[in-house]
Amino acid sequence: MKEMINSAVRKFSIPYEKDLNSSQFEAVIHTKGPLLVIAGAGSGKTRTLTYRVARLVEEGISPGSILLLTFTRKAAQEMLRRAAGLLDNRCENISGGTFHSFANNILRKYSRQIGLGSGFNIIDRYDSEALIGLIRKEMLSTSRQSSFPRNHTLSTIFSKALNKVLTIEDVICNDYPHFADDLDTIIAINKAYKVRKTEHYYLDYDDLLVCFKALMEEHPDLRHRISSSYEHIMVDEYQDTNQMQADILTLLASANKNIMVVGDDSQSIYAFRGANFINIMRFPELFPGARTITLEENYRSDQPILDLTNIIIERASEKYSKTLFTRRKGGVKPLLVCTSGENSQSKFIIEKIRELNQYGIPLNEIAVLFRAGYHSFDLEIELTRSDIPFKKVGGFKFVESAHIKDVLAHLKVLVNSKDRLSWQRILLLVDRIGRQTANKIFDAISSEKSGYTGLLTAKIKKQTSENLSGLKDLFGKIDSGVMSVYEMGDKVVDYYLPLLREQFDDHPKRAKDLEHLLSIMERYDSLKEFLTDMTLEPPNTSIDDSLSDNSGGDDLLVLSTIHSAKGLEWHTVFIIWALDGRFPSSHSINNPEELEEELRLMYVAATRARKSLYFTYPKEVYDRSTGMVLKRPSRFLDSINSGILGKHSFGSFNYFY
DNA sequence: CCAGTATCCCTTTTT
DNA sequence: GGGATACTGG
Repeated sequence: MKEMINSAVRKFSIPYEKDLNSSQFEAVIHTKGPLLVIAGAGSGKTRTLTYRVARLVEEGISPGSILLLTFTRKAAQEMLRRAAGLLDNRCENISGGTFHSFANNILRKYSRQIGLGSGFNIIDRYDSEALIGLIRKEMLSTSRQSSFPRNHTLSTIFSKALNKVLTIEDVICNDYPHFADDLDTIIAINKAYKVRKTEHYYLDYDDLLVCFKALMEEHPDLRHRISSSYEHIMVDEYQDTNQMQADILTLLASANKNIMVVGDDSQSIYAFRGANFINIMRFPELFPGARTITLEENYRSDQPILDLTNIIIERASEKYSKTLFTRRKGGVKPLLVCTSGENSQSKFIIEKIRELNQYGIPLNEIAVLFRAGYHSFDLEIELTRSDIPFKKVGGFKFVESAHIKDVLAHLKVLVNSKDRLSWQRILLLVDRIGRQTANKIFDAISSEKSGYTGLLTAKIKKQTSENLSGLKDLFGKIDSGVMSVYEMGDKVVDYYLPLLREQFDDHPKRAKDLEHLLSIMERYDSLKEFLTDMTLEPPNTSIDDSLSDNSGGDDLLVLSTIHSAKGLEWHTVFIIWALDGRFPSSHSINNPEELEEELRLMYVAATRARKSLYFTYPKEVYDRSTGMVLKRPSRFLDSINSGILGKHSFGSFNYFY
């Protein structure tokens, strides 16, 4: 009661109205009922969210009852850090994370009520594919194996069906009509996959969402308890949520209806994993009475950059149209540069970076963006040669490399001694053990109540058994004491290093990665938590920046996939491989929807730049997969007149050697 | 039954 | 240019 009177007359400590423009301010003070914010690129979306968090806390809302769902944990942390700086550290206590990590937390909390028993283990895409592979092999005759969709494809189909809340039949008809004949078998494999997961207490990424939704749908009491414990819900990057996530949000907001979603339909770039920007269009239907606010003033880029990006996105047939503008005047025209080859593309970047450096632009204010991880290989070599330090974000991940997965497998069985996929991986590393023997040993292990005694009792050849002695020693050592997460990791790495040297030519580099892994482990008290994080929130750089900051400072050039660059900005941005067939990728050019996603991706990339923007493409490249010679610049840029987009060339164009 | 060799496939983006 | 699968020899 006292609280209510207070809030009516409270003077806020933050000058919201002064710090924000009128649309942002409106979004911040609209704290009752559903709210949709359409936030153009660089329109101060993060600022708005940050101020809104502070505002809610100032209004007296308990931080724990504010839920902030973001795309990455890093984004959530950053926002809370900024809000704390704005107000005070109460803001640090706000609940938040990704949909998946939030689902994980809730499911752990209520695992017993929903029949998940003592717990579950999260499997990543690779484990999931491996499990599907086992089933696929069992169910298909050898002759049928080759014509049947691969593990990876099956996994994609299953995942799409779940995330879009469709049947497998729907997905096959829409996206994979050429597999229509195999439909029955595919469905059977999917069934078996589900059974297998349940048997092993495995949850894959999708299951986290599915189970979370089921929990709330099937247990009204829990739904009520959960949804009423979050008075306010905020969702960032709403354009990249899928149907499943939208359903979950509806359930989560069922008690209070104080839900704010922020997004930009023009920046929807995750349709390939089921995201549907229609969610953003439907929000007002889903939440009647929703207020819609559009943020159109851009605070990031100079006008010449916006002139170009507005033209790029104009071609999209999206529905919420908006035109970004800035009050800033001046600036330089973006440039499209044709280079004589891939290597001269890299050379051009390096020359420009040196130039920018001389003008006083630090390396960390420059980014090179690309469509796919491998597009930067040549550049990485040249940068190393030129002594330009960089960090790469996106593309192949640290935890996805074979040696890291090997070590993690040894740790996973410590938490779940019946983890079949991990055992398979561990055992196959041992000399003279193949699939059959591995299965035999696993059967022995899984028939034991607990622990690894199966390693000793399995009936296998004497020689093979001797090869296992190192592994037995390892688990003997680890099992015996009360060890820290780090110590366990250390023992595993000790055991693994000889195998690493045998297996990989580049073992010194990989050994360094293992060191790095150990240093991450140092931060954890619980092995289970460590493993969950490695699956749900893995470090996505090859060199963890939060740790290696001490060495050489953090003035590093950024190389990043466009997907990983979302939400970030730099003084100067280079977009390489702006070559038709690479960007847009030749995979997408026959599908209007996919092509449009590529267009949005180009838009996202270009809107990262504040002051200068370069697109580069090699003049002529032979594309193996299509057998075509790629020589046109990206169709998204091709026809733009040179008053908006300047044209240059770089390198020597010798046609005769 | 394992391990080494041949062959075919595909080749984006990520929780 | 690599990874997964299929085949063959030991």
